[in-house]
Amino acid sequence: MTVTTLANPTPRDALAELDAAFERGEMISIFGRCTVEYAGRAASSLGPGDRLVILKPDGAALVHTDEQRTPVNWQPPGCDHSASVRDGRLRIRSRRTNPEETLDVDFERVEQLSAYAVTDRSDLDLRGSEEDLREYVLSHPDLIADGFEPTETERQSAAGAMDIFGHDADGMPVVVELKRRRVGPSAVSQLRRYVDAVRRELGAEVPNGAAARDGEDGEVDDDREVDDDGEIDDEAAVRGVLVAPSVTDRAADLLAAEEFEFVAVDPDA
Amino acid sequence: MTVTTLANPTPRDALAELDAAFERGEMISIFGRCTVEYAGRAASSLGPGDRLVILKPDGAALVHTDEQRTPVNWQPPGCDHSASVRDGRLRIRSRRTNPEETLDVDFERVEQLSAYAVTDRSDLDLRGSEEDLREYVLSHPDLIADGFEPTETERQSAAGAMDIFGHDADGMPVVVELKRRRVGPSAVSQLRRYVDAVRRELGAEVPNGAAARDGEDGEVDDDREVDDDGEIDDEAAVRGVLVAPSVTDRAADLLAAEEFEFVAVDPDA
DNA sequence: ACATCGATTTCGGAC
DNA sequence: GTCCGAAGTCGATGT
Repeated sequence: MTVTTLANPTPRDALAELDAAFERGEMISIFGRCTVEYAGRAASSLGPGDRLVILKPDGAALVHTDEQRTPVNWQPPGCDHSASVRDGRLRIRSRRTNPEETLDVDFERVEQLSAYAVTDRSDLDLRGSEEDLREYVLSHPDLIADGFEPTETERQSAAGAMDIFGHDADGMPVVVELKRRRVGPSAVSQLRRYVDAVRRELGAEVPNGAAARDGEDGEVDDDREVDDDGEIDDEAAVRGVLVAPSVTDRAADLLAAEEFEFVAVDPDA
Repeated sequence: MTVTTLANPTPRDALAELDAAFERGEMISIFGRCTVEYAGRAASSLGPGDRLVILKPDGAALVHTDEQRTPVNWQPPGCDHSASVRDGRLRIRSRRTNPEETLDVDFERVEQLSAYAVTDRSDLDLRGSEEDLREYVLSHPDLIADGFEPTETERQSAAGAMDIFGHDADGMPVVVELKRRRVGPSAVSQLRRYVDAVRRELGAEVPNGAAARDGEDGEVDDDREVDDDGEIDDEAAVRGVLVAPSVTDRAADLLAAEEFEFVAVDPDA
């Protein structure tokens, strides 16, 4: 038997079965009328109602109502589940530390309790991630710019790692940010952060070509480059390219303001 | 009876009960050995294994293994669930449009099928959100700066709405970004985006004080302000303040580079 | 319907 | 362990 089920158990019987199921490392579901209290990174209270509670052997806990994909309350994996009977009611407590968080479910009535012996060796095979997009772009570098030569993925900067870094046909540095779906303002901000960091790196070099070889986390000269004719050239020679299926209007405005480029990619490609 | 349960039902019996439960608008759980195929914004395949499938009357579907808080596969609310028997096996299909997405669960064996009649009128009461933090900061404006006067929340700009906008004791504009937890580089980028937008707005005004009353989406003069002594003043007079419990090292570096300020707030306050 | 942004985000990978 | 960013993110709100 891989499923054990109790219908309308007494709190005491439910407790006994729960403890046995914990011991066997099984997945558990409990349906009944309950209240829920949570305290941790935030805090919440949920009044009485019928919910389906799921306890996983890895320490995850889910409280599901009849609506939404997201549980109304939960606890992530790594928690300790325990059950007790208080005032003649079944209580389930799920607790963890770092951060300290507690979830309490108090059952006014348990309609059903089931324990499942689960065996699952299969891994999910997912296609269409950003990594797939990166492979596609790397195998078609001309999409980014004519003669674009990618030299690094996850290139580090003071602002974090950029998706693709390389140089265009003129040897100009190019920072590429990839998004698997339509992008808004935050993607433009992210690209700007990386481009700024690369510009600061390059701007730290003496204009005549002698490089200032500072450590990566060292203080960076905040001076802006000045052209021979004295004009301010505050956009150092680094291109920023956003690659995504499409952009929102606001993101397009921000891209234009930054003089970044946008390359549309078919999400299915 | 608020719970109907079938143990080891035949595919045909499971189908009959499923259709009846759909009709009654009940929440359903099915435990058994199954494979899962998904196609939509991305695509995935999951080989055979024991999983707990939950179908909600609002159209949400969840496929849970014995690990993780997040379902291995799912469908958001608004989908149409249907069941059928194919090759002597129970199949559940959950489908939606915009975007077009399909989830198929094929059961090699159904160990248990339950239908729950749910009544839940309670709403979750959650404390500790960013909105709570905003109220706290607005009632203690001196936290931001001595004599800070907030004038707007959700003030609009070309880059989006900022959390709090106001002026300091010297009448200098202040943009405040709130985060309920420790922040990384992206929060600094977000703040910068808003500060830049406000600077562009103010930079569009003639320095002598006569305002250029352009439409909000109108073209903005990209010139930078120049001090009386001719020095380049590329950081227009707008302060950026990040309010959070703490910041990462990298975020602190970026804040310093932008000359933004950081105000630590106790998450419990 | 779309855009924007918070979330007890969760999750994985790198350091 | 922390940091960082992706996610089929989800979900709420405003337009």
